[in-house]
Amino acid sequence: MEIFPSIDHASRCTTCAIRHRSICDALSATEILSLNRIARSRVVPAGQMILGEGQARTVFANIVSGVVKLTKTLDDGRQHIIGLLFASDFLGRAYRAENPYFAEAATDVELCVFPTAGFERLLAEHPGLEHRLFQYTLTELDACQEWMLLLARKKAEERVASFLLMIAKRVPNMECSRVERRDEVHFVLPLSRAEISDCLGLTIETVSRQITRLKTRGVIELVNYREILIPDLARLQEAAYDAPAKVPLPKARRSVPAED
Amino acid sequence: MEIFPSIDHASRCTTCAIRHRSICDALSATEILSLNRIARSRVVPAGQMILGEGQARTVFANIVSGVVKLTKTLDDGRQHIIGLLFASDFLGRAYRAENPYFAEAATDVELCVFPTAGFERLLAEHPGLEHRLFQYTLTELDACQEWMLLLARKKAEERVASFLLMIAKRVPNMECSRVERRDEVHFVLPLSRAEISDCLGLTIETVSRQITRLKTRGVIELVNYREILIPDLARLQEAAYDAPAKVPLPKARRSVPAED
DNA sequence: CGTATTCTTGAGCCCCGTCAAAATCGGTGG
DNA sequence: CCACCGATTTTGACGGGGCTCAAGAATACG
Repeated sequence: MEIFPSIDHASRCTTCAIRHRSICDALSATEILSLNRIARSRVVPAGQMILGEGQARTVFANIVSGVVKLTKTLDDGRQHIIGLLFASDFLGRAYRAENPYFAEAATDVELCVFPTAGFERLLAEHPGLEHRLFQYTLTELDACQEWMLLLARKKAEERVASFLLMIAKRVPNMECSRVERRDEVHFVLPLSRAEISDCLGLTIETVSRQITRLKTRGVIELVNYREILIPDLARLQEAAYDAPAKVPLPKARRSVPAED
Repeated sequence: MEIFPSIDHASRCTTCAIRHRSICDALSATEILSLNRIARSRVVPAGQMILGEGQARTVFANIVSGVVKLTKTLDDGRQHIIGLLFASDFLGRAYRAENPYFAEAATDVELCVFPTAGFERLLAEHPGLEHRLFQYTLTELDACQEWMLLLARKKAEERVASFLLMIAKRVPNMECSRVERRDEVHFVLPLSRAEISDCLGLTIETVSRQITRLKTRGVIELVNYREILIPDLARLQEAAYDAPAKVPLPKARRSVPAED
């Protein structure tokens, strides 16, 4: 694992694109300086492994740009993407002897890498940093539990719509997309169909069919395989069955078949 | 929400059954005393709601005994149990304005309850407590991500076996079960079939059929609907597809790159 | 322009969901 | 102790959503 020498301690953080969205946000000027001193920039090409499942932790990192996928695999090859990391997200499981997942660059990725020992020392010395990481972990847990509901109970079309919605919300922060009109979103998918199916617990073919279905119904438009235009976010949200949970329902515990 | 007056500050924690497994474990004698001062015991009968989804947080608590289920629900009634809490587990999402889930007693439950404001003050004053809670949250996240793989990729029988395995590992800490011989486990299910199906993303009928199947194959024995005997944990583990790599089957579609 | 990869589309099937009914359990009262 | 009743669980029959297998189109790449 090659580490590039850091070049400019003084300015790197001040010009950092994710400075105020990452875990660094909560740090004071002096804390930032400490962190900066051990940080190294690193660029990882799409498809390359960053961390191996079960291997000893080698590194922590902020995602500066690009998308990282975290996967878990069953022995027979069945696998699942348990999480996606976007710009400003944090990679690495503090306080664990080994990684519980496999981390791989889904697109070309820029990382701000912190060596294990140094980062954990900082964590111990600066309570503010640990607190921020705790906050971030809670957000991760929220997202994970939300996704469980999708995997357990949503239909294929709802899953695909939910996925596109999630991407639409997170990717526009990057340069490859922009909001062009209110409620109209345009972005480039960071994942292949195979990877999407591994996010959703479906097969490639089902994902493809559901995307076609959404296209046919006019909920989305495909510029090309990877590029998607969403004319009306509300309609996609509807297809995702993402409506906010209302008041506790009347004891209807068994699934009620969806109407319309 | 009725709060019982605390009776014996001095002795409660020293006689607490979960004293050394809960988040209290990491606390010093003086910290324990502070926590103890605001703690209240509370007993919740099976089926009663403890925390409402989306409602303002009212309370944090240690589970002293019993099982608590955490559920999320879609508007049309589809629901999922995103987590189970057993003795020594912690209930409540610190730093969040509202609860992201419903918490309900699955069995009769004994809680050690901490009022919101008091607990958060302690959290701020005693870094050790926050650190411990962070550790606990990381464990929760691990479990959640593991469960996602189950929901996304395991077959019905594997799911049910995995569930029984999980219960077998956690429930024996309670008085309602005991290890009788090496690899033989006997326990009482804390959940109904309906609740199990909501854990696994299946239907009641499928859960029932798979349990029957496991029984027919001799992997488990049913004393009655709720009471289960596992003659050989290894066989159940096998059925759960929880085992370490045997024969990596024909290169799956997207294989894990890079084994070093 | 040719080849490899990715994506789409089609046909058939199977696992699991749905609907329905029977069996078992737990509790209650005679 | 037993009869009865509601709730839970099991079992059966059947259908459909999504998986599998297999081409065929579109795209990327040299």
